[in-house]
Amino acid sequence: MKLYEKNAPGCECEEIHSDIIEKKRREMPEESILYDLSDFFKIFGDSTRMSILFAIDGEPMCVCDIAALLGMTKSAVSHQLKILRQSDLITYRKSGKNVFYTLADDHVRDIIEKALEHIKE
Amino acid sequence: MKLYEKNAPGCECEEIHSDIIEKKRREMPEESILYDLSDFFKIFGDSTRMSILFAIDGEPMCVCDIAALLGMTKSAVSHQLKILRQSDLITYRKSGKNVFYTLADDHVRDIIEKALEHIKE
DNA sequence: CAAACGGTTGAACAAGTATTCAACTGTATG
DNA sequence: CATACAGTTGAATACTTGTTCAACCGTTTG
Repeated sequence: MKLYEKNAPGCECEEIHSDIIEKKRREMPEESILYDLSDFFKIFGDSTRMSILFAIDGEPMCVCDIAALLGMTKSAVSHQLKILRQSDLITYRKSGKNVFYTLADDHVRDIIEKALEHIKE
Repeated sequence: MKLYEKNAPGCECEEIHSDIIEKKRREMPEESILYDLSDFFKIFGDSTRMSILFAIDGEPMCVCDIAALLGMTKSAVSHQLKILRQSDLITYRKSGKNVFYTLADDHVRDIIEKALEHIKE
């Protein structure tokens, strides 16, 4: 199904300012970019994942310690770590029985920093 | 319930590296900041809201036109606009029967721009 | 002033998602 | 080599959240 088309299915109302809509239709980004963007932000939109990101910033932490710090089960933490791994936001290093996680790069810090600026207004 | 405390409820495992945990305990931001941050990102974590943000960037649009552009009902769009309004990400101006929405400030653009950089890697 | 229309709202429903639980893998250790 | 422990995983559950539906408000216009 294509987005932005005239008389798109699901819309019950008529265009009021057709000139504006035509202009916007040309300016809108590709549909896939909108999905990629919102999927990316979705990762940060959970307080557990946000806590984990702050926890493993700087010095790496193993799963059990993260769980102890946040007061959660290892299982719950591990599930969220998997999501963060799949998004390439974190990396890990195995050491004996432990797995140490840390941030993948500075990009994550940058984005959270920008968000903090907005919140503190 | 306080986060980060020793032997927090819900955690079934012992601390392994107590020194690291203690250090992190001091460095972690306040609990409320973690919630504010994740709530903020949650707003961007939906493709409908992301589409709306792109649509009303630059030239303001009325609800009906947004609905026509995105192929959605006015109701669905209005519900999402309410969420964006409550987060102070957008502003509106009434004009007769129409309500024109647009971005509140450049902050939104900045954050989306940063995210786009990360995605395009 | 009544009908039409843009927009909002609350409740109901449907879809998505985080946590729990139990079972399992792999590494260390007695 | 058997036990203990760190970590992962899949299914079930509970919670959150986006869309639909119907009713409503306010402005315009015939």
